[in-house]
Amino acid sequence: MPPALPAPIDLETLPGHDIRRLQQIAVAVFLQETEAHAITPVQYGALQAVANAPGLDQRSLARTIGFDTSTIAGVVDRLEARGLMQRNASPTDRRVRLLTLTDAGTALVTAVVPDMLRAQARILEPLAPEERPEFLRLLRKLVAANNELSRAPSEAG
Amino acid sequence: MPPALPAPIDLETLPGHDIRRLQQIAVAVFLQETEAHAITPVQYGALQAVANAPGLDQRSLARTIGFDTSTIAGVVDRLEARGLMQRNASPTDRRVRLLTLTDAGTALVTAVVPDMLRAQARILEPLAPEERPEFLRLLRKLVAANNELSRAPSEAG
DNA sequence: TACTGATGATGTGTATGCTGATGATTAGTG
DNA sequence: CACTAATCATCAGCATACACATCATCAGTA
Repeated sequence: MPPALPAPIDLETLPGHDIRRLQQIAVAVFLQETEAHAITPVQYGALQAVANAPGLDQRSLARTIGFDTSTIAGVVDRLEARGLMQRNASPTDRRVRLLTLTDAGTALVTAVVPDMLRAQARILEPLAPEERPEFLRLLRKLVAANNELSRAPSEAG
Repeated sequence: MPPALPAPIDLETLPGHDIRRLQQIAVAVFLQETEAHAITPVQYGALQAVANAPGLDQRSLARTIGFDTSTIAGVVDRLEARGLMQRNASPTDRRVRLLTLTDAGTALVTAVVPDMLRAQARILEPLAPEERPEFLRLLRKLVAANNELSRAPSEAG
């Protein structure tokens, strides 16, 4: 006899499902608005973090933007191949590679920012203006409180 | 002369960044709570959707849970290799592959559900009880309104 | 100073995800 | 019925992501 059918569960009611869908949507909107620059959200994050703190090492970059050190290698590889970022050996610790933007990288970050901000606004647009700060407050509360649960917790959190 | 430094932007203030972090956290919590079953959120979603509607075709599955038909192939490949799901040719349309769960797949869904529900609760736990429905309401409003923006919009929306 | 443990970066393997292209098949049209 | 459109599934290519392992290097200690 086959096992009894499990109770049907509407996936739309599961927070995790909705969170995944919103992330998909946020990425799609970002890619649309920044299309001219051929950049991904993660690549923008890496560039902006290095622009904020030139000479950052890769481990600190990982903790700043919240992802794995394994993933960083590939991201920086691609940014370096496009001539946007540089890896330089640290003079004081030869294990460490310090990151800086090239002039092209700096110029690209400056150019992307308005498009990126438009993407952020578009994502929240369906909410009533007074709902937006409330949503962001709850979103940040969840991220801050659960920060340590993911493998790559964010430093600034 | 190098280009002027772009204005520093705190990534933590960007909705897209926080959404990505929450998605990372949600996946990590899901994997922790369902560890015994060695299943991913997407795999659970696919299994549950087929449990809800046996005989679903892959395109409909994609629209139900909101991801790309390209991605489906790999997900179903892995579930099929583990003996949890079956692909059968449709008798009425030879392009279509109809999906059903094996007995093992049905049993696994039944067993995972309590762990999955615990993961959902843990994700929202940092919010005050009265904040949780409000967060979910805003989250779902964003997903529903922006649904068509991603390549793989959800049917049930 | 040799040894041990910790640390930074990278490589391997697996699993999403999306774009664009392809092959098989079906449906719609003249 | 031949021709064209559309549809379903898949594949190739690229880019995240994470666990685990490895290598080089550094720090602390006996």
